[in-house]
Amino acid sequence: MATLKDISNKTGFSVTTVSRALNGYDDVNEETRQLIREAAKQLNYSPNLLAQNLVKKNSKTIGVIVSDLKKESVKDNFMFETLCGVSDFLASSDYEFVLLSTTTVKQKNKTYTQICSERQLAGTIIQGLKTDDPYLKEAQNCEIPSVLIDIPIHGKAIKYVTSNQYESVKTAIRYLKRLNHHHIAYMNGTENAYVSQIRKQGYLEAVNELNLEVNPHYIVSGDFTEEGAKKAVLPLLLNTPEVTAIFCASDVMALGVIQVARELGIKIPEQLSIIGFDNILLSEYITPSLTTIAQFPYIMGKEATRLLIDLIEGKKDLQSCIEIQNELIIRQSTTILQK
Amino acid sequence: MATLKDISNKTGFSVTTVSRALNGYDDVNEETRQLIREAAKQLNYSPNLLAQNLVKKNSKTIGVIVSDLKKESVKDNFMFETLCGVSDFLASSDYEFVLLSTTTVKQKNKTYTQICSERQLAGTIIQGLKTDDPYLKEAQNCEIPSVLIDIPIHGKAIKYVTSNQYESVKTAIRYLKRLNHHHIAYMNGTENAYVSQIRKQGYLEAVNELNLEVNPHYIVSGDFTEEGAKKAVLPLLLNTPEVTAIFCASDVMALGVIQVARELGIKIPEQLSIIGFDNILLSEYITPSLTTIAQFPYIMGKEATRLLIDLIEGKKDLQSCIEIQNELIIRQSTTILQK
DNA sequence: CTGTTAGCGCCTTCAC
DNA sequence: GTGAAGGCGCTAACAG
Repeated sequence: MATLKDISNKTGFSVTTVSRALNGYDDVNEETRQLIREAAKQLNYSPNLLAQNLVKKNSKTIGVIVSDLKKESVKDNFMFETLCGVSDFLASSDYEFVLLSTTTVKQKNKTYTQICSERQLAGTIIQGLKTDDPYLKEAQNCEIPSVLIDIPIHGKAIKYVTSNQYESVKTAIRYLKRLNHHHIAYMNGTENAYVSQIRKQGYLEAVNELNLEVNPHYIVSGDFTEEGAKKAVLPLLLNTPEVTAIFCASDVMALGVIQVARELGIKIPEQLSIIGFDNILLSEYITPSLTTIAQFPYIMGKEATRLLIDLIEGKKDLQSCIEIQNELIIRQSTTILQK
Repeated sequence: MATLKDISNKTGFSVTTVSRALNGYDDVNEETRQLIREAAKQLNYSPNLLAQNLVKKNSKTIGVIVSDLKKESVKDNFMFETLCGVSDFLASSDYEFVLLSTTTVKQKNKTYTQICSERQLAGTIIQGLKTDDPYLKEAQNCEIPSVLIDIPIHGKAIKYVTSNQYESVKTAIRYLKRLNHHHIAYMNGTENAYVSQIRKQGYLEAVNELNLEVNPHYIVSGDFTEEGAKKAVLPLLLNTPEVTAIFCASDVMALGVIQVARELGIKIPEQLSIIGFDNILLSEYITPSLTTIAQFPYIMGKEATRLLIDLIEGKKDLQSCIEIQNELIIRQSTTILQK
């Protein structure tokens, strides 16, 4: 592949001049510039980013760090949609991104700082890490700009994007109360995920505020998986038959709940109302279609990227957090409770 | 971040020795090596990949080039699953990948070769490009190893992975014939996508072979979208009522067909049998559940990566193509035709 | 306006 | 065994 040197040889100008001409410095004769541009085109020249970044020490590459690029995450498109948002936003900039999945054994041996400095990353977007992931602490104490998704941490160069989950859950519970439900269970996701914690708080707060029954048995954990949900909901349905509504911290878990309820002959929504969280594609198509809280991961990805680039470019007075508004979507899995 | 020089300063050995010690050369005193390793750990050293690749001219980075990482591709998880396969396979190697989403706009500015040489890519995996995409021609005449997904081209350093689509479609049509269907329509995807072409051939061949009616009006194009399918199927259903089965080149289009049929009061599967292609997640959950040809993009991604790395590492006698076997999954959207 | 010099962090001869 | 020298492709001073 052609290098500056090749162009230099061809045109007779020095490598330096060629470099400056191509990079638009204005201390270059316009005629010279044209000559050089022409030669560059003929040689199909393209700068070697590695060399460029090596010397400039800043790489126009941002790392998207995700916890688990696994086949299993297919059902829940959250990550993919976020990625699309990132990609779309980046398309109109001169940045590019590398997708780094931290499950790889190799990367477990690497610290966050190492990952960043290896590639001279300009910044990172982090998504799906548990609140106790060591990478987070590192990122927090690190100079490298970073935007977290759904992880509320800020540090020197860290900001985050999330959605109004707390309020959304409260809204959903209020809605259930309106439908005459007074015994509302809550199925939580993985304990050490921030989203689980905040959603649970929303539930507790709402239940308290509305004077609904507070019962520790009403709170179970489905680990954000369909299987986990099935296991967790079975005893719930059997042991606390007064429960007439279940709020699930994810749609995928709601799918599991629906299945078990069906197996037990419980009618949805007549005998049991169910609300999910995420608005995954399936939620609209299953029978009964699922009432849920819609998130907008595409927008979150986009906004995270916008924020990150502002951070990288040193823009001042950036808000330390962006909150995207969720939306309660009412479908068939919830209904008014007949006394 | 720590560099070789830092370690050199700390230990007193020259940069050269440090480099060799860390890279496992055996002309280094074991004691020295230990000392250096120790120092490296203390300084949290990690090699600068940019510098490393710059000098070694090979980058252990493979580029995954996709056509358009768009929000719309969410329904059809093909790309995401492929990506998961790539990522999973790479996890056990020392390669990493960059996801490059090309748009026609971007292509104007950068040629394929440029993209590759900019980052010194060791190889590429290409997916979702149309058969007339200029990048393909370039890739074909290029020395850089590349594996295409569902694009049957081979060149000096190019191989591809696909599935037995042709045979799968024939099988599906034979299945419909078994169910007494004699007027089978075919809804194609985007014309200039290879998968459309080959699937259509399979259809034509099967229809011919089985002595079914060949009618140009039976072949419509839904452009691989739900909306496109709706538009295309309406006249089909209205004008050729003798059609009792439709084979769709994608599940997403089948969704559209089902909707329109429903709106016209056509009962599925009693009056109209429908087969899709892809086995997207939804196909199992909708009502009626969709008979379809399952593809295994995860495996395709994995195999493509395996092949690419073999190519990069110069393994000999590689097959020029890997074919993954699809699977006909029978669900509720097809049934035997009662005379 | 243009060229010379130096160096980014690393690796590979080639001496000693 | 170890170190010095040179260079990967590029850019940033500094001269002229």
